[in-house]
Amino acid sequence: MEVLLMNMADDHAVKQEENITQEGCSLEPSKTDIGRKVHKTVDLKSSSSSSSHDELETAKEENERLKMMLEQIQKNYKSLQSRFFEIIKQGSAIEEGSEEPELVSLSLGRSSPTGSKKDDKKTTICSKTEEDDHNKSGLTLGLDSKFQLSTEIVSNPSHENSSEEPSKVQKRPSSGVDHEEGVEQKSQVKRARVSVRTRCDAPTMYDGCQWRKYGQKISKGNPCPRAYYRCTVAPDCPVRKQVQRSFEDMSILVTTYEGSHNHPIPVSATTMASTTAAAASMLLSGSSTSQPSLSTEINGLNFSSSLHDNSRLPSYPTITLDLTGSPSSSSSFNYFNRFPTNCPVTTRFPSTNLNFSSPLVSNESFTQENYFYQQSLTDTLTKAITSDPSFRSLISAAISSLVGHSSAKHGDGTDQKGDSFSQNLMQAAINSQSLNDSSLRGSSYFKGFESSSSRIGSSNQSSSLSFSSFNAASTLAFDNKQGKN
DNA sequence: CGAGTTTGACCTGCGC
DNA sequence: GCGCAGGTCAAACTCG
Repeated sequence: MEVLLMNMADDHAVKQEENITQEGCSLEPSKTDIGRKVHKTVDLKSSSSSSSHDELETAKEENERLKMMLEQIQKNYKSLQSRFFEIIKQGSAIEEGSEEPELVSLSLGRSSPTGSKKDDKKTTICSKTEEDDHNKSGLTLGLDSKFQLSTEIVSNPSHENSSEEPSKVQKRPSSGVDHEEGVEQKSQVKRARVSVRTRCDAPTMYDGCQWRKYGQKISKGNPCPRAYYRCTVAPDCPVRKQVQRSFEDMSILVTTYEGSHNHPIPVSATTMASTTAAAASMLLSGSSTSQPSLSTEINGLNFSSSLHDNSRLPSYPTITLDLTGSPSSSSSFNYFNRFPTNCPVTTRFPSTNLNFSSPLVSNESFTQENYFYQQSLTDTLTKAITSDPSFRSLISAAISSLVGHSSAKHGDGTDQKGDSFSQNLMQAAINSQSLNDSSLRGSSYFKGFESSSSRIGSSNQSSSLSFSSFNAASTLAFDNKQGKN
């Protein structure tokens, strides 16, 4: 949140003085800039032999002016901050009156305690304190809520013994004595998978985590072997992934994630984890509402799900994130990836297909039409965010990575529009969050943003508008171990 | 020598 | 109950 407020303060400063906007999204842009100029003055003083008295006077005046601007910015920042907390307070007050039925929880990288419905409130409080710890360590992107996310449940320490190995849960079903209530629902939730389709020539997609291959199978209907990987970052990490090339298009790699990391995850893996977790939450919320199918098109953002009645396949809910680009927009820029494709999505069970392709947004020069398109998109997204909690979760995860990118882009002054877009989206998320979520969740939510953006913000990535940063990760050097294959 | 990969055997769930 | 297919195990193997 602080990042956002600083951005807003920064925008305000732009109107006052253009000189001060060089640092963009950095936490203390104006101060940094001023500090640099103060330094400049000191240098001028020390090298008095080469600098004239007039220059010294000019620099002093400039310093005075900058100091005043800094004060003004701090003033604006504080006023905006107080306004924000006021809004959050109002939102929580509204929520106390009417309890939100569907709340999205996204706790990544670390586990958070989950309990029965009775303990929901306690759980939320606990996760707040844990969230603080997580944020201190800078390893967690947290989106809090009561909605039980699959990955969160799997990573729950209290359930660790029983759900550590999803496959073993399947192999040795509970005797029915313990946790009988809700076991069925939980098992389905635990088995929720997120399948990611990417166009990749490498054996596996780089996602920031360390994986160990433990098996390989040739599945029916696809000559390409399916490889099974375990996360090796922590010895008892329950996360597994399956990697298989698409039979229709060998260049497409289908990576299916299952479970959630019960350990701090690398920064480069945070975005993938958040994206898959958010997608899983969307899937699960969709399935929980017994919706047979979902199809949403939001100005080119296609969010669709469908039920595939393949009785032969295991009944695991799977959400598919098609990061290869949709058939209808094969030449378009993809939010998640820049690789086009024409491949259909193969799914299992109740599967959800998220296509983040946009036919209009490109990483080319930004036209005014595109700007208006983004404004329109923002409006539509705002409506979608406020009306659909699961979609809100998904967007939240996406924005968190987007903010990280845009903050990095400010350094060279490029992609200002993309940043404004992200701010608009963020603002939409804020509005919906402040209205629908408690202040508790809102705070941890934005702490997640803060930690995420502050960490990613230091990097300098491409100038394109990306909905996720893990595509940047995929372009980085390939995982050493996987590269050996 | 330790970590990771390969690969055949085994287990489990599901449909017939 | 049988067969099929997905998923996992673990010994053997490879590599740095």
